[in-house]
Amino acid sequence: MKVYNTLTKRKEELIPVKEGEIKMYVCGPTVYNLIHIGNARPMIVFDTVRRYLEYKGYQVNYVSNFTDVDDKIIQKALEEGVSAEEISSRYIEECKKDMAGMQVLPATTHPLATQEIDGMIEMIRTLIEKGFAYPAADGTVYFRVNRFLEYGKLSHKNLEDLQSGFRSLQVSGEEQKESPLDFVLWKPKKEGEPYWESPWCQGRPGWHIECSVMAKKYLGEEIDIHAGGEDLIFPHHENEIAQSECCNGKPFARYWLHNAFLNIDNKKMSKSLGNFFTVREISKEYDLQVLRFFMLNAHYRSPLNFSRELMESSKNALERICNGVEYLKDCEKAAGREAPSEQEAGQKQEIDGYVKKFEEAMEDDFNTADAIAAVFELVRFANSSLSDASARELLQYALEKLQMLCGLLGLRTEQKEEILEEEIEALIEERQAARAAKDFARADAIREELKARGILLKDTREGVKWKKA
RNA sequence: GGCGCAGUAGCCAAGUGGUAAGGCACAGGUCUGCAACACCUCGAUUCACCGGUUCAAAUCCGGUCUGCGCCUCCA
Repeated sequence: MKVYNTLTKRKEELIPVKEGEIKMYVCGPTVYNLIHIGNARPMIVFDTVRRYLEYKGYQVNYVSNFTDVDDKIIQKALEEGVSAEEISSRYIEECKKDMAGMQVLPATTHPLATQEIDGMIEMIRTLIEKGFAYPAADGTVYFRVNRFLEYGKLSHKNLEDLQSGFRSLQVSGEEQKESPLDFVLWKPKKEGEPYWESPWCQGRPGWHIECSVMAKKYLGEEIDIHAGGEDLIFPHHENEIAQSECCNGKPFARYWLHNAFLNIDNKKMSKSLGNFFTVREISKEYDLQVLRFFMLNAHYRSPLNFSRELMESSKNALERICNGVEYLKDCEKAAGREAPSEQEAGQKQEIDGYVKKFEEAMEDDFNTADAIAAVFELVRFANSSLSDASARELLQYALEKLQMLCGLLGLRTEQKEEILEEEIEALIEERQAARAAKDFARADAIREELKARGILLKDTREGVKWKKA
C-alpha cells in the first residue's frame, strides 16, 4: 500500500512501526461553532482511510482531538455570557451529530485539550530542561526554533526564508522572543479567561503543544500516520514535529497526510468572504451521504470546488448505486435457481475483478475517485448481466461485494424502511384497483394527489414503489 | 518577494512513457395504460499554449499564459 508523504514529497510504501497496527492521529476542529463543510473534508477522507486500513486487517488506533481552549471559544463565551466550557461542550455534541450523519466513525479516542493540561506542562518542562524552550519575564514560554536544526523539514522551508518573511510581519509586544520564529508553548492568562496553574504563570497552553501531548499519550512517542488539512502543514505540524522530536528524542510520525481544501467558486472558504456553509445547513437540503460521496469522488490531495450543481450531480450518482443494490435484492428474492452454472463461475470472477480494481485504487494513496469508478462498473455489470434468472448464490455474492465496497467508502446503501401513513397506503391500493379496472383517470388523479403530498410512485415489475420527492 | 499546486468532453473527475476510467447533464432506445422511475446505448484522433527528448508524450524537459494555495488564526 502506498501513501503520499508530505515529509518526503513522494508516495511511499506504508510500513507501520509495529506490524499489523496503525497508530493514526488526525487534527480535529476547534469547537467554537458548528463545523463547516471544509472541516468535514478531513473527517470524511481520513475516516475512509481508517476503514480501508481496518479492512486490510490492521488494528487501527485512531485518535482525533477537539481543541476546546482557544481565543475564538473564549470570545464566543464572552459574547453569550456563558463559560468557555459550555461553548465547547455544546459544539462538540453538535459536531458529533454531524459526524454521525456523514457516517464518520467515532475515533478510538477523542481527547480534549483541557483534560490534558498536566501532560502539556510536563512536556514544556522537559523542553526547557533540554534547552529547547525558555520562559520570558512575563511567564510566556517559547520554543527555541534555532535549536532544532530540522525545523522546516515538513513544509520544506528554510529558516532564512522564514526569517526574512517574518521580519516584515514582526508585531510589537514580541520583543521578549529570542527569535521571531519562536512560537508559544504557554501563555499568561488575560483577565476573565480560563487558566491553569503552571511553574511559569497562571495561563493556558499554546495551540501546537496540545496535539504533541495527546498523540504521545494515546498513541506513543512514535506514530504511523499524522493527518490533517494542508493549511496545518505550517506552522502547526512543523511545530508539533519540533516539540515532539526535541522532547522524545525520536522521529514523531512516519507519514504525514494532508487533504487539499474545499473551495467555493474556486476560492478558499472564509468568513471574510462570507462563502462558507456549515454541515448542518447542507444536511437540511441533502442527506449527508451525498456530501460524503461528493468529497470522495475527487482525490483527497486535489482542491475541490463546492457548488449546488455538483451536489445535485452527486445525489443522482449516489442514487444509481443505491438502485443497483435494490435491483440485486429484488433479483435475489425472485431467483428460482440456487447453484451457479459454469458460465456464472466466470461472472463471479468478473465481480472479483471489480473488487480488485477497487483495492488497487485504494492502495495507491487512497484514490477514492478510481475506487468509486470500480463500484459503478460493478453496478453496470449487475444491471446488464445479472437478473432474477441468475443463480441465487451469484446474486448474493454480487450484492455482498457491492455492499462491502460501499461500506468501505462509508456510503449507506440501505434505504430507511419507512412506514407510510395508513391513508396514503390506502390511496396507493385504491389506485392499483383503479388501474386493474382500467379507470386510468381515477388512477392518475390519485397519483397527482400523492405527488402533491411529496410521494412519487414508480410502477415496477415488482409492484408499486414510492419515494419521497 | 520566497515556496508550492493545478489547467483532461457542456459540468465534475481518474489516468504520470505504450495509444484517453467513471459519474452528472444531453440525445436515442427498452419497459409502462400513459407518465414518472429504472435500465441499456451514446460523447475527447485528443489532454491550456509553444518548442524539445523519444520508436512512442496527457504523462518527461524548457518556456508562455491562466487559476489557486502556503509563508499570519485556519480543515
